Amino acid sequence: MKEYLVEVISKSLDQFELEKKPEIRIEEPNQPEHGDASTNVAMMLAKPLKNNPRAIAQQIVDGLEYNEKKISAVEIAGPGFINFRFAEDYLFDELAEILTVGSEYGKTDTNNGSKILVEFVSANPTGPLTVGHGRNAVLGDTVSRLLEWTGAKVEREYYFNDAGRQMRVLGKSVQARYLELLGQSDEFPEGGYEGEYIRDIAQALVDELGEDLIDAEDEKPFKEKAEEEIFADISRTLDRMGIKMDSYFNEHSLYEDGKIEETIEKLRELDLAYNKDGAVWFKTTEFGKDKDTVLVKSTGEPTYRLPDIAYHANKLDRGFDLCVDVFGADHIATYPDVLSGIKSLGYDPDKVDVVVYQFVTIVKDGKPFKMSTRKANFVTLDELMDEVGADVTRFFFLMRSPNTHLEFDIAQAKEAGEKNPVFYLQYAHARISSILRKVEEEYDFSGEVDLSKLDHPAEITLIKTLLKFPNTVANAARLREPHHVITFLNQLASDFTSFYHDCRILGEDEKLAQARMELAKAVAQVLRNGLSILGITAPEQM
RNA sequence: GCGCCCGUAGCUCAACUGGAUAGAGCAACGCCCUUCUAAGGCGUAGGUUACAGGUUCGACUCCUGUCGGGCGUACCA
Repeated sequence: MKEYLVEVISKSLDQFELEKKPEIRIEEPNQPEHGDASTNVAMMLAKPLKNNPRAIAQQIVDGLEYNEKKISAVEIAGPGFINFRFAEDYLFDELAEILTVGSEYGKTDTNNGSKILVEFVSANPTGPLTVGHGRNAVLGDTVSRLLEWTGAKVEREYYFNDAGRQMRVLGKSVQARYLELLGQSDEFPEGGYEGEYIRDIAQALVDELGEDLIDAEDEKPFKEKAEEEIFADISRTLDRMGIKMDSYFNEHSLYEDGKIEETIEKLRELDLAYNKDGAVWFKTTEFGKDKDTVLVKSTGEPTYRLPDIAYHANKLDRGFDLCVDVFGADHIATYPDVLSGIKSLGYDPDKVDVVVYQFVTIVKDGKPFKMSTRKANFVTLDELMDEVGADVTRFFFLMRSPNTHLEFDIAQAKEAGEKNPVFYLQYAHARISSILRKVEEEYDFSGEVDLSKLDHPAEITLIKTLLKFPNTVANAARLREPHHVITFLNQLASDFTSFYHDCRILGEDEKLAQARMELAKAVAQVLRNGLSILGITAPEQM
């Protein structure tokens, strides 16, 4: 409909001699009195045409040629808005379309055929995923789903590094617990990982290998076991949340295939990297920073920026049209350097898109608390899901805009249980399912559906809301903000409930019942589609 | 000090990126279950959108400044 309106208005604008046509934007007014769609072009033209907006609006309206099966009325209002009202025939046609298209309804083709890599979670395997990782995981997965709904082929990737200092500390921690279990030693490394899961991993080693590792030279076998166990644990947790990674990318491979060296050599050739104080520096001052940045420490070990640049080059080499990175506000400072880096190397920085989300403040026992994996001071995602389930967990992370701070009150999430807003959506779906079951028993419909039987205000409102779904999804995908889908679904569920109270199906005459049943089916379908984008189940019964 | 994000109802947050009368959910109060699921509905109350200026037909949204919070600003990731 939007495209249609733009086309019609654009034609009418031909009557003016414009150097440049303004962008025609179609909006959905807040007030129903203002119609179903609205444009402000007349006001935009006031200045260039040196005329008052209402007069221009009148000229535009006079020049409009539109299909009355689609538009029933055009009005000029306020300072110069042009408001359109949709014809009922159009609404019914679109409603029928929802039922025809079914689970595909809401898909668009704005990213059709493009290959997109979404990198998220990317936590190093030092411990179980915590509630702190939850926002990243759920946001990344849902943005992936949204992109898929716009026609993209999405690959989900987990980037990690098992070669760093923290991983060695992890190995040593397991080693210490192992020796402790065998009564060999009760020393524990300073700054080691104190979590109970370390002991579990050590116990597994004892069960498998007995005392074979008592004389191990270093922490390597312990580190390897820990990595294996922890990754298995992480992927179980992700799986529980409905997240399936397509690939795991080990930072270490960038060293093995020489990409790190290659990157730094290229930057040197470009005169963007130089040696100083035993370290290798990246001339970030060339890109407007007030300081240069270290790429390789004087110890010979690269900082994370260098592999990050090499990694992004690698992604683009793999032929992705777009790489989306999901990370928390603490990484905000690094990505300009990465963009500068890949740009210098000849890649298009517009192909890298960063989704930054603000931190989750965990509130426990009424006050905020800081989590530390090392000190085993955390709430895991598994514990949270044990308490409230995967649906509520996903919903909690998605209901807010990514760039607002999210307060996650553990107690509230647990207590929320049945009162949680996610249940409102699921309940609406379950209720429709129940009604449909009853309708099937009571009626034996024959003949064609006559949707024009739907003329109650609650029915019309409901249809109009349904029709906003595709645009909502496209918008959410473009902005990488899943919460728009939730806002929409709340509206839909609310409009359905109004319909449910005002318009019965059972007991009405056959034609009306049939039409209403179709409407209810369409609502259930769109609820399912929306919930599936969010990765939340749509139960038939509750 | 500098950079990024944020400040909206008592609380947690929306507001289609500049549109018309700023909306939901909790919490509070008052009603509504012999009728398709009351995990629901209807109603009341709650706001100078942190503050002060500016831009324009029009500002929660953009600009400047102030105040407050978060995160960066490392040869940590």
